[in-house]
Amino acid sequence: MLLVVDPGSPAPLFQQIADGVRAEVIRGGLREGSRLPSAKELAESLQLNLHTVLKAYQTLRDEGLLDLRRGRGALLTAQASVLGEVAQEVPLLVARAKAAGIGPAALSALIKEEYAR
Amino acid sequence: MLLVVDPGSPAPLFQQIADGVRAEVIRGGLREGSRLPSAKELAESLQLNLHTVLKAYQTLRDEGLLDLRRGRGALLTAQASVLGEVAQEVPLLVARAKAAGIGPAALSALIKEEYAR
DNA sequence: ACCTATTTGTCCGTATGTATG
DNA sequence: CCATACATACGGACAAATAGG
Repeated sequence: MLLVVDPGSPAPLFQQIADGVRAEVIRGGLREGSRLPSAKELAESLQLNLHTVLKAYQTLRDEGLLDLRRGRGALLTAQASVLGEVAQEVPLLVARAKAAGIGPAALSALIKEEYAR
Repeated sequence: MLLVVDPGSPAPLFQQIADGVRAEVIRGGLREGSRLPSAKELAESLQLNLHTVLKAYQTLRDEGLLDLRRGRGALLTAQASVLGEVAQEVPLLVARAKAAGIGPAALSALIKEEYAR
């Protein structure tokens, strides 16, 4: 799996990892049941601390994309499989919003409201 | 605020803290805008590590109950205010479920399914 | 049934960064 | 400018669950 982090980026390292995994899921490189490298392995290959990778994994777990189990590792969930499908609809919506002069914050607010109701 | 943790309990310390705050919210002792003690303060008074308290606070933030801001502290959100109201409806539902022979796992599954759809 | 290695979970400690007041 | 307080990252240690021999 292609995963790189930029220590100079303003984005937190753990978030860069989570973003990378999410992107890979959307790209189709990771499906339900796919297994991520162990946190220790990934930490070593990225030259990061174990905890930083664990936090990234736990973030993805909180999003419902990862199933973490001691001794077993990190497996992508069924929800991860459909993330890609949902993601395909995003560009069209964003394009329309932009064309209508709706900014990212406003669109996010709309989405947030829709979730709330 | 009354908050105690039991190091001998199987429940993680950070979760005990989060549970305690949630209980205090439901009890009515904490409302929207209420300010929790700083993580450092609480950690010292409970004789725990700063990170343990921070993790508890971040858990509550993820639940939408807490608003964490650097330099400002931890403030209860509007959502915290309504948690108490929702919580009042729980005992009745649980009582009915128990009377009907429905176990906790089954009821949780029903709730989970309802959220999913 | 037992043991061992693996892997995540939690907790502690320390340091530094960054936004707030 | 300074103190406060959360955010991130690193490090180490031990526990608990899992898998495999």
